[in-house]
Amino acid sequence: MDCENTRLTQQRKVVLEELKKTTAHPTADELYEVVRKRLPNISLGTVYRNLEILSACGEILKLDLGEGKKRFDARMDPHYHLRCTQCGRVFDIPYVPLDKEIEERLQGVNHFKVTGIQIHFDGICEECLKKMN
Amino acid sequence: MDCENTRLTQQRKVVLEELKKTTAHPTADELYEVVRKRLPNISLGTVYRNLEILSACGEILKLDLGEGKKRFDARMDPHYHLRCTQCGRVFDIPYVPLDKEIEERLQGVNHFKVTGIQIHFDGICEECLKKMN
DNA sequence: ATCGGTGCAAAGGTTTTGCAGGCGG
DNA sequence: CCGCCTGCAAAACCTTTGCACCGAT
Repeated sequence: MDCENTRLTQQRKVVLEELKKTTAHPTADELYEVVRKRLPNISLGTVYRNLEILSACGEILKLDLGEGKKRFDARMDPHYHLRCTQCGRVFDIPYVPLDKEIEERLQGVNHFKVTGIQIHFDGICEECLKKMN
Repeated sequence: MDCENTRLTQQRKVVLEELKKTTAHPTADELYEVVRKRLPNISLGTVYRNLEILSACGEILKLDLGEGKKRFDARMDPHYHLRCTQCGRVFDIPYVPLDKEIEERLQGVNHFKVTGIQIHFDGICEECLKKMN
């Protein structure tokens, strides 16, 4: 997509700002509720369109953790995600260079050109672990 | 879920049989079209219900490769999946024991109890590579 | 005979899109 | 001003579900 001819509208600005403020990995709808406090007339469609453009242009991450809905993340340094199977929240996991290792292991595997590796984790967060005692 | 009290209906039998015949990792709808040739009156809802039960009971795999729809796989030995970003088809990748390695690397990472690791690959299949020359 | 399963159709949840008007560069 | 962007609402998609009947055990 053409990322040069994009305009910095108020809506896009606020969507990006609010996403940068949180580490909760919100869905489009969750972010919409937050953005609406600053821009009461913004529409959900506009939030979707901006999130699509921002992720296509490499300014944010679009996450699919198999929940049937996408999440978004403005943190762009390498890291993984863990989804707590108890409370459903998504947490950041420090990066360990698994990708290089995996690529090495996959060298010469069949006739595919591997261009991307998707990894995420399921688990139980600290808070939920405590509640289970 | 209760996997003891399940009945082997014609519908469930044919859904499982047809899934076992293919390596195409069909979606529910794609499998519905195939099954319909043998059971013309089966409904899409029944296909969904049976795929859900079969995967919950560990007889098949439910795959989410971030396409906005689920795929299903009757192959139950350890292996990975690669989705061709050109043609959209999903291929099997031979298993290399990445999981153990990853678990080791994640030992003591924070305060999470990691219970599952989801990995899949994006890439370009042999056929599409040829077409690109 | 029981009770899990089925077909049908409607509804649910997420995301996309057509359109006319609005505003950023 | 040009043309990207917006709000609104409808529609597109995938999946689930309520209901009355059916059929596997």
